[in-house]
Order: sequence, then C-alpha cells, then structure tokens
Amino acid sequence: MPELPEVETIKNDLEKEVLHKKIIDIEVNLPRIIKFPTIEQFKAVLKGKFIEGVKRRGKYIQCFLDSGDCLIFHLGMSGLILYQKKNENINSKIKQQHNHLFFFFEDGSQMIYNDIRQFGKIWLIKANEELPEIKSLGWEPLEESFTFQEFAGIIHNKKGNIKSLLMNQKNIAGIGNIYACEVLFTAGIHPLRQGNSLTDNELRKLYLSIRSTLTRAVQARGMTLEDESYRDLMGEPGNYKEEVLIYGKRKGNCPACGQPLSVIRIESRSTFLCPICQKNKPVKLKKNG
DNA sequence: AAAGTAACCTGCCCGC
DNA sequence: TGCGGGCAGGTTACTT
Repeated sequence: MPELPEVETIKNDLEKEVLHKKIIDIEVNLPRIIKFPTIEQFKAVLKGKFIEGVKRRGKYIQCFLDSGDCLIFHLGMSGLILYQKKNENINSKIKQQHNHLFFFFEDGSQMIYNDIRQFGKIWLIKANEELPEIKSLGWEPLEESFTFQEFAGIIHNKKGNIKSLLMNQKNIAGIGNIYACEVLFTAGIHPLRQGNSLTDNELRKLYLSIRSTLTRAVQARGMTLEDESYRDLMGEPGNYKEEVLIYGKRKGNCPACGQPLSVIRIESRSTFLCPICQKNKPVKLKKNG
C-alpha cells in the first residue's frame, strides 16, 4: 500500500496529533506484528513514555520517546495508523476486526495499528541504534542532497531494468509499484530499459519526474485507489487518485496520445505503460540473429 | 549481477 | 449461489 507520499502524510499527521502525549497502556491483539522485543518488554518499555518526535525514512516511520527509545513502523501492503480522539469514532469504513494494536494516551485518545493483510512490522529499539533494514536504505528522493549527479551515479552503470532499479529500496527509498509506473510514464521511458542504456537526457527527465511526482503526491496527501485501502491518520482517503496518470487504468487510454494503455508483469508486479509514449523498449537479440 | 518464484496474510472480483 | 483462481500499494529468502 503505502509508498513515500502516503507514509510522509501519516508522519506529518502524527506530528500534529500525538507529539508530547503520554502512553498509559498498550493492547496487543496480534503479537506476530511486533518483531522486537518480546510483547512483555514492548509493553513495559512503552508504558508511561511520551512521544517527543516523529520521522520518516523511506517507508518507515520512527517515533522517538522521551526515554531514548524508538518505536518503528513499517506498514507493509495494508497497514494503517489511526488516531481516535476521546469519545470519537474513526471512519466507519475501516474494519475494526483488523485493529491489531492499541496505544492509549493519557488524554483518553488512542493510536491504533490496523492491518488487513498483516504484512506490517513494528519494532521498539534504542534511538541510538539503527535497524539493519533502515541502515541499508538508499537515497531519500526528496532531499536536497539527492542531486541529479547522485541519481545518475546509481543508475547509469546498472544492468537491471529501470523499474526494478527504482523500486529497489537500496538505491532510492520510498518508491513502490504505483510511483515507479507513474514516474517512468512521465519521463517517457519503457520500464524494461536497462539502467545503463539510459541517455543523459532520459536520466534527467526521470530525475525531474521523480521529484515532481512525489512532491505532488505528498501535497495531495497520497493515493487511495478504488478499494479505498489507504487512509491517513484520521481515516480519510488521499487525493492523488485525481492526478494519477496511468496506474490502475487497465482499460484506460494514454492521457498523452489517447491510445490504449498496456499492462505487463515485471517481477510479478503489474506494470502500467503506454506502448506508444514509452515505446523505446529494449530489443531482444535472437541467438545467431 | 540479475531475474524469477514462493512465502508471509485477508479480501475482493471475475468467470465458470 | 458457490467455488477456485488471480490479483492487491511490500519485503525477504532462495533458486536459476
């Protein structure tokens, strides 16, 4: 589900709602979600602590506590973090049976971890330690230090297809299936092109497309598809669906040339493209040609 | 190095 | 109406 824009939206919402709140109790209904430490330690450490900072790194959310501990979320495919004020109910479209974890605050409000497919993960570690998963992440695509030179440097010498390179979190952190499709369409590049086959001009278009697409999607508070699975902290959908160009449009036409879009599979993920506007597909040479 | 597959889960949609 | 297959925003492990 959530890629950089969705996770960034939740992080921003958390900063607004849960900062300086004291956790007084925790309820765990699905222990499997918590990867470290044990459930008992998890509860014992969190009880009585204040959330004093929230950050995002790639698709991970880090909540820093006053005790020097750090609560980390990865939302997997369908994870939601929801906030419910005292005596208020969240959006009724969200199914309560998938509420797996409750954090009760002193003021009567609560933070809920909800996850239909249960692929999400939660850790509680010391803030001065780093999760190996986070340590190995690549560039933050919206940071100023991520320049065109840096982007070209990680792509231009790699043989793999450009879509997989973009989705590999060790190269760039936060791009998933939706935004990989969108960004390649905007840049007019076929998803199966090899990284080392891209011209300087193509790399430039792709770099600008990554920056502008992700920025717009953050401004729109992320993308909620027809199934309405992604929600922000208040249970509300994101608005990027209004702006999405090709992702999910199985019977749609290209917004640029009007021809039918096509869907291929790359690493068993549906990949949307316009065969006309992204026609520079690599030529497969026959043996003994 | 790169590409493919399966695994972890639940729910929904489609075709028969 | 019911059932099976395929698919869904992610990541990892393992195999070719």
